[in-house]
Amino acid sequence: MTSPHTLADRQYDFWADAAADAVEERVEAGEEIVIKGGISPSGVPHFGNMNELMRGHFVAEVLRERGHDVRQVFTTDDRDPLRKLPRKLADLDGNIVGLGEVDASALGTNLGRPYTDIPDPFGCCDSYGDHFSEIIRQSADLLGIDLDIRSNTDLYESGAFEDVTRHILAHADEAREILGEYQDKVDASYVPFNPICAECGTVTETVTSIDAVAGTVEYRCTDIEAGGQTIEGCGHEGTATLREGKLPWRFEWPAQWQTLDVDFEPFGKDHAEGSWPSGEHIARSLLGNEPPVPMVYEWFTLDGEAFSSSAGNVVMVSEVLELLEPEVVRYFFTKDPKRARDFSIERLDQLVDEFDRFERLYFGEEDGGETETARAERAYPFVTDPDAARIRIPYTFAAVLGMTDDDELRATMARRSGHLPEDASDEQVERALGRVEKARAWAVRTDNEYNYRLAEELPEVAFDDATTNALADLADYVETERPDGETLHEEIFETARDHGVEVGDFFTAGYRLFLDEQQGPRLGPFLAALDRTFVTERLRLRE
RNA sequence: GGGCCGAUAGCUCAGCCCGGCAGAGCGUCUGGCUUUUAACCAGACGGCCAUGGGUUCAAAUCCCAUUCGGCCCGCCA
Repeated sequence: MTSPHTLADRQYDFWADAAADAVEERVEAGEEIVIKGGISPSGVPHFGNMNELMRGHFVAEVLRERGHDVRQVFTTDDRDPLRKLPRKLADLDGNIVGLGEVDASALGTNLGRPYTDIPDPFGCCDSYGDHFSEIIRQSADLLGIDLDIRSNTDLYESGAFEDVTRHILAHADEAREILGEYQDKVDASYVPFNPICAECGTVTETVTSIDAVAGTVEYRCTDIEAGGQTIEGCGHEGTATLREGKLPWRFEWPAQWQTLDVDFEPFGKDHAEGSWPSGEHIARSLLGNEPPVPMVYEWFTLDGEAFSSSAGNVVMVSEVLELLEPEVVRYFFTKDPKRARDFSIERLDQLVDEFDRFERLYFGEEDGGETETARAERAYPFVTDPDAARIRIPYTFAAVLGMTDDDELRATMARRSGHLPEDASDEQVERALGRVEKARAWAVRTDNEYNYRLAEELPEVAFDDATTNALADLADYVETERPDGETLHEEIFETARDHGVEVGDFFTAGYRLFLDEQQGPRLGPFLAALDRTFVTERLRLRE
């Protein structure tokens, strides 16, 4: 069999080049290349699911750069039956809501039915499946991925899967034999087709006879096991066409490859030792079709815990993009797919710093090792359009700027701190400050040490006389001298010493006064950037 | 039980294909900038490369075994 693990074993600056090489070996010159991914819209599509899009996306982009015509297809496996109620759902605006906030009982009565046959619990889309497929589409848009999204249900209903389904059923014995090599429980009664009961709508499992020529099966709606519980069948006996049911996953996947002419498909490690080997075998032996170039990716964890739609440990792309610029998110996916990674919300600053360095390496603004420089030079253009004029404010400092909502004040503080050149254009400034809202959202979400605000009102303070007098002197100095940040910073030290106040205590007094915190940004430049009257009034402890 | 993938500095990760001085960033510490403050500069500390064997002049790298973590071996996807 073709090992889906081998791609990253060869040395490339960017893993997508290895995958692209393998795809080029497979395809005829000039033919359109199809790259696919797919997930079941069973619940909240989370950040970890984005592997299924992003990995294929980078391979597609590399192949396009090499002059190929590439289409990225994404199947929403929406004919799969609902097996278990997820603990959390999400509306189209990116809000995650608990199961209790929607009509859970209306969902519970639909266990066993295809996602596209279940009403949307939010009432905004045609079905449960369409709802979550829509969120996948939104996520792709947010990440700048051009996707041709195909509904599995549509592929069945339109007849697109009919030929391959008929072929599989006409060779049911062979299908059974192949699958039996991979699964123990395949017995003589196994039929690789699950009709949808015409009476209760459940995806059933008991087929009593096949007429491949006519394209129908006879079935009896029996109980099915799902999610550790039993979904009762209604006992109905009927006839279903090949458009009124679905193939079991292990056949459905190769059926998608054949029908959609798939050349490359990335998939999670759960498929690597299960459905990939059987799918490859089915494609070659049963369908006479060359399976796509495979690539396994490792799963991400979220702050150290497994992503889980059903358990509700999720973060959606839309949420992540409130915290990070899209290029940073895309950068995250340029890393080696083989390695399990933690997506740490707590330490997003680290990821952004890493991205900023990656970017500087590309522009030759920083010296790095041979390997990392080569990777940056190769991969960066696939992350974002290179713009040598961009200015990046360090993420944690951007979080500091989030203490105020005043854009002018933010820009002033950034200039005084040296993070914005004086001659930066308005557009450069605006783009640089775009990071502030993200970093601020991060500080608030994690409630870390950057989560502080400019104290609009005078905080409750009690200073000794020396400190009070020193603050008053400082106010006079600011009023009469109008110092710049550095000068003021020096004066703070001078003033503290003149009044016999410990320098550290005096700084703490300043942070208490303006931020209601024990510490904060460099005080001189910070105060110099604020409104002068506001500063002097506050230093004089006036309300 | 059988199979697959992973493990490198406190943290995040390169390096492994094709053996040749143990690396980067961040953090920490020290010093400097007239100055403890989420600024800057310089430097230092930090490693049984999961463990044990083997091959080799030489092993993080190749081979074998083991440990730990994840996954697969469902008429689930």
